[in-house]
Amino acid sequence: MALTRKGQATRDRIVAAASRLMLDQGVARTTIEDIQAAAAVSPSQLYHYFPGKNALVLAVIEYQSGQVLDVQREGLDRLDDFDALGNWRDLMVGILTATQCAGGCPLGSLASDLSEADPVARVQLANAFQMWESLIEDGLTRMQSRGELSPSADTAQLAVAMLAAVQGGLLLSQVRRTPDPLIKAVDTMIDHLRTLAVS
Amino acid sequence: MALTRKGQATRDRIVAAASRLMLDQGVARTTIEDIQAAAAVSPSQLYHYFPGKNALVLAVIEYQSGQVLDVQREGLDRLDDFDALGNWRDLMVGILTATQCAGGCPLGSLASDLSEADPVARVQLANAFQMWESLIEDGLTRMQSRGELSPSADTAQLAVAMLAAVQGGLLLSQVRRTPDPLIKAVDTMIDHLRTLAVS
DNA sequence: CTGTTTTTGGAGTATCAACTCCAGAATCGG
DNA sequence: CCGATTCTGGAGTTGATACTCCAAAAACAG
Repeated sequence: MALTRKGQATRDRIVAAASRLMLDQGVARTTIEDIQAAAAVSPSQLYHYFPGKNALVLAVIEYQSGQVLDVQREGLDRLDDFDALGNWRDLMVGILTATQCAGGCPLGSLASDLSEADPVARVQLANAFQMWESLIEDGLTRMQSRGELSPSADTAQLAVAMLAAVQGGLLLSQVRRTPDPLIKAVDTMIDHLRTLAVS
Repeated sequence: MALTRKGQATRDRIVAAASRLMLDQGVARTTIEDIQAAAAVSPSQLYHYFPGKNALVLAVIEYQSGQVLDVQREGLDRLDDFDALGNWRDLMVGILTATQCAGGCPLGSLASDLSEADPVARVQLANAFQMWESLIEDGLTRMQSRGELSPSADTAQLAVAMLAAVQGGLLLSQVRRTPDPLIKAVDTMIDHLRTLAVS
């Protein structure tokens, strides 16, 4: 018996609360007490499920990676033409405006926060970004094999550049509190892909 | 008498030490005591120059903005053709590799760290990014008026997209510990500009 | 049911971090 | 030089924070 149903629910509640708090205050500013209050658990509960704050941080990364990748799969799984690309853009812009541009990208924020402070977290985040990048690259490759993109287009490079545009755009949007930078960054990348379209 | 020469030197030492520490540990993880040790000052000295940690953070933003913008001006002031653009790229890649891809962009890191935690800091960082963006846009406009770029190119949008590519590229490079993402992101934007060149 | 394991409540501790205070040393303007 | 101001050293205070402990309640397997 590893975790009873109730135990699993409590653990989930802790991770979800921690994720929300760490996303909009930063990891270091989020105290165990904050999390206890938000998840409505006692200290002993929290330490029953996690040996310490560090382990909780890793669980949060896993949770946020899942959330982000689920949304991205939704937008990228069937990507095979420019229309679908536009829908993916709209999906991200919609999420951003829904939150008034606060918080930025969950993975990007965690990455910036933890890359230097926690090497294990850094690697785990690198893996999540790698999966995200693969989703983009796979979509571009599908477009390419469908004849939407030139066979000479370097889909691997374009995927990295697109992911960078998204991350940079989200960061600037977070700082400026307007979706404008994300829109312009992604649209510019889409413009570039259009120059690589088979005419 | 506002600050004696010695006083100015001490203040500078504090800001420089705080900047270094906050860049590679994050603001919240950097304690006043860390800064005292790194700058070799006593608590009373630190609080003589700054009312509290918050004020010190603002001074750090100002300092890092100056550092970054100085470097960017060096690379962008005389930007007027594709060669100069390549040199700018090399300049940034050189700085990144010199630090083994650790730390990321000082402004980007601070922005991600402070955007939600400190509204005043957020605005100050937004201003710094605005200046950076203007440097890029001015360069692109110069290229345009020299006939290197098509008159129909939207230099304002391209400048935002380029800045986003740099920020996103630096973030990914920081997470992956290789300059590859920055290189690919910026090179892709330069490729795009070439498609807008007057042929 | 029943013995075993998991889950929970809540009080308690040790450490750390931000900040204060004040007296003495160095520096400055004239 | 000298009076006024700025600068410095270091001990001390207050509150927060991560984490511990243990006994009781709940859930589970057979």
